[in-house]
Amino acid sequence: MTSISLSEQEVIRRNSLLRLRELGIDPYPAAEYPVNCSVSEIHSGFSEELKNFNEVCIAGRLMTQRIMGKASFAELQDSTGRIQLYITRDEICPGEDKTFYNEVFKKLLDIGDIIGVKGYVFITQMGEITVHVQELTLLNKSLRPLPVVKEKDGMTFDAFTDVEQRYRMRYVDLIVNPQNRDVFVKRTKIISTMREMFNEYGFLEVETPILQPIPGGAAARPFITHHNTLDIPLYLRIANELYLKKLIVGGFDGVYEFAKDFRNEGMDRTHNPEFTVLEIYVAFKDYFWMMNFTEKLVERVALALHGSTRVQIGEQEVDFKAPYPRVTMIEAIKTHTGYDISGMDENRLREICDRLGIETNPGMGKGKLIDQIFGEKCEHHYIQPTFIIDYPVEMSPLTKKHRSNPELTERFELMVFGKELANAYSELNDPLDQRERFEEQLRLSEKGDDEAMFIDHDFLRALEFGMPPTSGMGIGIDRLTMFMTNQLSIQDVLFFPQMKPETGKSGTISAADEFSSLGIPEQWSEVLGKLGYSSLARLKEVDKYTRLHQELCGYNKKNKLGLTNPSQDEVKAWLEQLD
RNA sequence: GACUCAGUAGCUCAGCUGGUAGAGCACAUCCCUUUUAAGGAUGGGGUCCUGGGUCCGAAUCCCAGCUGGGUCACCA
Repeated sequence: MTSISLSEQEVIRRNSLLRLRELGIDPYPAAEYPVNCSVSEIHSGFSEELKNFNEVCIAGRLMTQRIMGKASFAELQDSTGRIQLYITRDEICPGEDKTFYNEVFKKLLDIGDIIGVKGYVFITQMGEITVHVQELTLLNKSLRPLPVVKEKDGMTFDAFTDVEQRYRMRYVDLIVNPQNRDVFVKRTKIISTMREMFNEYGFLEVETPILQPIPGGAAARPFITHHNTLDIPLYLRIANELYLKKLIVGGFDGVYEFAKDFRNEGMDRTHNPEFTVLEIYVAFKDYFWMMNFTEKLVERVALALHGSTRVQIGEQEVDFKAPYPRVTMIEAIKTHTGYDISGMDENRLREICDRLGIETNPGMGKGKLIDQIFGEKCEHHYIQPTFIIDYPVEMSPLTKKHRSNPELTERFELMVFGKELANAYSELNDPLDQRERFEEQLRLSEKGDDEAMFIDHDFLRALEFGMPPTSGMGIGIDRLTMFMTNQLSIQDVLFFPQMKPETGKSGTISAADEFSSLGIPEQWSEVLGKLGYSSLARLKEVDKYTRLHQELCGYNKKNKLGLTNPSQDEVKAWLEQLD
């Protein structure tokens, strides 16, 4: 049964598994295990005087074993924490037969196995709260060795830190790096706090299509797929904005959705191809109302997570206490560049960009140029939460024009730590204006702007039926989580960040797979890999099958694999198949 | 996409002015038997990411590739 591609430790664990079965112990029992409390409940509730917790039943992963003679210590980790176990031979083996302690517990159990124990809680001479085990049940045999991380006085030893492995095997990361679990618990808390507030306001949580015939609502490259029955292309949504507004047209006063969006663009520390956005639309409100709402929301999230509005992000302390300053985009640019760009045309703006040393290209319109100046010269200054308001009309095709200046729109972005956290508008509900804006987008895209939006005719039709004045807002949940948990990489707030697929450890594995697909038995395919035949081509270079036969048998003998040697004819047949 | 750093035992890492592959933890065997990151002794375990080159000889030097990190660009 043993495969030579397994490490020594894996082989030992598989052998332990067989031995457990021999002893009549099911390593993967089906029955429910009746846990009656958690590790953290014991830690917080145990009192030596009360002698409570005298019949606990807990389950979790075995994380350390300190084996001595008749008595041993171990640590068990459940979802709430770790606790020490005290195990004595005669207590878990009351009769004559001490096999369960001497062999099963001491030898056949390993770090990483999932066990359940029953017993009572006491405090050891060293002062540690410990479960005195009276009964131990194996619930799952672990076949791969876990990295062993140790800790003492806040110092961590041999931590499992390789980021690639942590992301690819998040399960291992979560087991051995409990501090990383906390980020994900907080992420869920952020979402539930927001949902709680939306529901208090009476807004309706909804779901809208992820597969869309037109990827609208934002400007980004979509993922494309195909529906076989309808025989049409479908896109994974890049936003859900237009669908939510259609629901406002339909008569709902407030709708929101925590949505996964997908964008087929570059990946870096702050971008993952799929990401989560909260979008909310509220009828009869404007962007001023939405600013008040947003700052209350963000403040509430900070309080729910930290009990304080002050949050450490990198080197900075950010205070999420509402209200936040409101700065128009034109003011912001004036403050940080000295230029007042109000009323400037495209050429003047391009001139300013040149003077500021900002690169431009001819495809950039007025809006894009202003956006560029803001992004280069202003954005990074806004560490504390700040609303930047009144964006130029060219860069906001779904936003209502400003009530007192037709060059601008009623739009705000919430900047935190020099980055955009939220984006909101007084929604454009004039169907004719909306149609013109879409057509302007079309012209931009013809001019070479590949970010310009697609036109959604059904959305225009909906607006023609009439949408009440509405304000909408979107928050990047991944980014919010990064801020609230002080993580600098989006990969650290996603359980399973997108990675290039693993291609096997090396050519050997795939070569072995190729060999075995040709009918060479799996074990011998692996031996061939070990012998350096890393591809079919290499194997084809073998001129004498007798020599290959000898190599194989020699390897088997030398490494004590215990395989049955193939006959010379078999080896000859393998090679003949290659031709 | 460009530049840059890294890839060695299950994990963390050393070795890198080329000369037989190392440590700690983990694992195995034995001793000890109420310990606390680690009790003691002994031992097993490696395609040094892959492929090519230089060389008598490459983990080490050179080239190409793969994967990951960082910076920038693109992108909200």
